[in-house]
Amino acid sequence: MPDHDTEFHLNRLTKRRRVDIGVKRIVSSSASSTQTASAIITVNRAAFDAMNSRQSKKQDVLECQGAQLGEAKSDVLRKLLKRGSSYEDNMIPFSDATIITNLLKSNKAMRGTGGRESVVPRKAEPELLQEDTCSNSSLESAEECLSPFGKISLDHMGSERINKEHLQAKRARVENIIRGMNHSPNVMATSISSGKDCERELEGETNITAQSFSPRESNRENKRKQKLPQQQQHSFQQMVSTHKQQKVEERRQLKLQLEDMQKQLKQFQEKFFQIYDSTDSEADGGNLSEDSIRSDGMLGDGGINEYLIQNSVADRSDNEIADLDPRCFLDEAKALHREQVLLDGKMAKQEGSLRSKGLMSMHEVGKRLAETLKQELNSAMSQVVDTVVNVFSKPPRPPLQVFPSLPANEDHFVFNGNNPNVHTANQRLQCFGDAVFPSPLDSFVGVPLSCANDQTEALPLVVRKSASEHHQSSDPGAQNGHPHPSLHPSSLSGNTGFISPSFHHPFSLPLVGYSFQSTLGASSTGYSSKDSPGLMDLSRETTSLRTKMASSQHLMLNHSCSPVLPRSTAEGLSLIKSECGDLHDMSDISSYSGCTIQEGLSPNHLKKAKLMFFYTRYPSSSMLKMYFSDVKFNRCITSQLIKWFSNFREFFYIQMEKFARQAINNGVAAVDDIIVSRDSELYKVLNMHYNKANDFEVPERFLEVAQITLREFFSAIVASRDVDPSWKKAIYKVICKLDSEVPEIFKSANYLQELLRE
DNA sequence: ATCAACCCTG
DNA sequence: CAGGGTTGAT
Repeated sequence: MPDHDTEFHLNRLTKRRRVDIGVKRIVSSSASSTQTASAIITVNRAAFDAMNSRQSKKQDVLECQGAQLGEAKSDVLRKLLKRGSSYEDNMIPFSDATIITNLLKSNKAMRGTGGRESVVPRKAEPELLQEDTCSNSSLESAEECLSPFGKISLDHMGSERINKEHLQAKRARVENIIRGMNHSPNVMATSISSGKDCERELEGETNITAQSFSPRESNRENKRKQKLPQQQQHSFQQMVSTHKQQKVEERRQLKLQLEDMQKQLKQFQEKFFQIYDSTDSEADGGNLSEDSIRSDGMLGDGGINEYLIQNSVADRSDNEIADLDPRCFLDEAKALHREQVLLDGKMAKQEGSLRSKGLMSMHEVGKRLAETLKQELNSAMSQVVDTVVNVFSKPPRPPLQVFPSLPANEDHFVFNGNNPNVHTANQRLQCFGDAVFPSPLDSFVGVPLSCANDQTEALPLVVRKSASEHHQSSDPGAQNGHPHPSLHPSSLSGNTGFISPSFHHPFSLPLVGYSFQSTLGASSTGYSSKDSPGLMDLSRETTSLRTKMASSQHLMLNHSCSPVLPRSTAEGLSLIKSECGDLHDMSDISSYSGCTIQEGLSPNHLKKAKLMFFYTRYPSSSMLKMYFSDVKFNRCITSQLIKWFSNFREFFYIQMEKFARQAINNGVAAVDDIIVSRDSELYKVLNMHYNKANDFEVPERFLEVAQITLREFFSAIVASRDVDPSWKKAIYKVICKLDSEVPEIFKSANYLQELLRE
């Protein structure tokens, strides 16, 4: 509504023509603000629900206010007004003021209390009186109401302007009236207490509007009331500053409200746990029934309560866990787990007792409580773990110092088995999340991961090129912190499962890959905490991650095949590919889902692509799909294949340029002297690259293409066209037209098997 | 903004 | 061969 005011006054003179358009917009905005108000009150109400029943009266007050704000304003009051439709349409932008005005008038009429004129601001303009006359005479439309002005033959614009001014003045007056009513002892009593008042108010609908204003709102209105009657004399800046003040005040009030709610929630939680302790110890269950009463009330609005509980847990975790010493985190986690187990036991007990008493509704309540508790504990757990992760990612403290008393196995709990409830990051990485943990990898349980060195070497998921260049003293925490949340495989599977000794297994897999990779590729992990503040942003560079995961998968497979560690990443990868490439065709390995290479593209596919390059240098993606029909295509696969061919071309053209220059250096003068045959060195190089095993007869056409390309390069270099940085592009343009049909046999899924059998 | 291609690097 | 950066086309 302040927005409305501002906008209204800002645009009053300049936007007249858009009134019709603006109507809906303003209506919607006011509706949304009403929704916000009622939402706040609903939350507030839920908070009170969560408290004991003694506070139900407050709740009623709030409920009344919520209802008043949400519905009474818009619906009930409108019904009271009995306006004609055209009038309503005109009034919609100013519905609040207008409705209130009209309501107050009718209210006054019903009460028979006069003296409104005394409340009207002294600056009331003649229009006000005019308007009052109109309204009181129950005229059906604004047009009719304004007809007295129309007698002065106003055009449409003029009438609109008057209408606005008129409404403005009316609004100001109404707010003064409201203020006056708020100052009356009756309203004060209403605002500070009791359900009775509220009920009484509900009986008399006409009272609702005035009293539906909370003290906060009345404060706001008080501030405004003095300005609005004179607003036409105020400058725009005053308007803005007033608006800001209102906002600030509003914010402050909301903050206070929120704090209050948080306090209440904490109280509620304490009571909640107390209740469970007492129910556990008490045999007669008298307390239990009381609990159930509370619980019924509490769970009456289950969704909101759950939300609140989760929030409260988050708050508690933020406040408390942040202050804990890191070495306490594990204890905290254990305690939480014990708590949960205990509570589960209690739930079971309670269920039994409930059954014995035939209180099935309480049984259901218990179930819901159990669910809520589980949620709460899970979230608390995640908070603990997140904090642990954060702690580790900040100070360069060796893990073994953090948990000096713990055996290495338990470090795994911290680093690996941490959080069964981390979903957010996981969901973002669903693309390869389930591809990360293939089943047949039990052999990795025993790999030397558990030692601190490996953990220190573990790389974050996004291994940047610069990592090897920085050579900073590696921060052990940073790497440890990163992969965890994203790589958790089976989150939420169980409430107690995350303590089991096997939990570290799935988590360790990606770590293995990255630690290997870092060992192989870069001597230094080189990740400063600045590079990786807190929890990483895992959402980006998913393609890179996928590829990294693929690489680590290779490494892991290699590791499972043989314990020999390659000396470099490239060597390792190629070795693994040659050794274990066939594994990719096995069903269990190819169960990778998502976008990894393994999902569809095997080394054999690469081989096939290379052979296809003999026929086509620029395959279209549709062609690729046709010829790799055994691959489930997605964006990643397609781009991967395209990248393959791009790399093929790259090599091809590099060789061409090299041999062309070589020919020039060798004194070849004429283009016609350049001939590519199967004896040519160029051919051998190309064949070695694309047909390494020499198990495919290079088509003659490829020789022609190579020769043409070589000649193109030759003549270009001879003509010194290579001074142009993009001189190769012309050549590419020629070569791309030389693609020929790929034999149908390449479309066969197991073409290579057939080929190699021959 | 997105994609493909190129270019360069490792 | 993959990744990153750049460029040009859409």
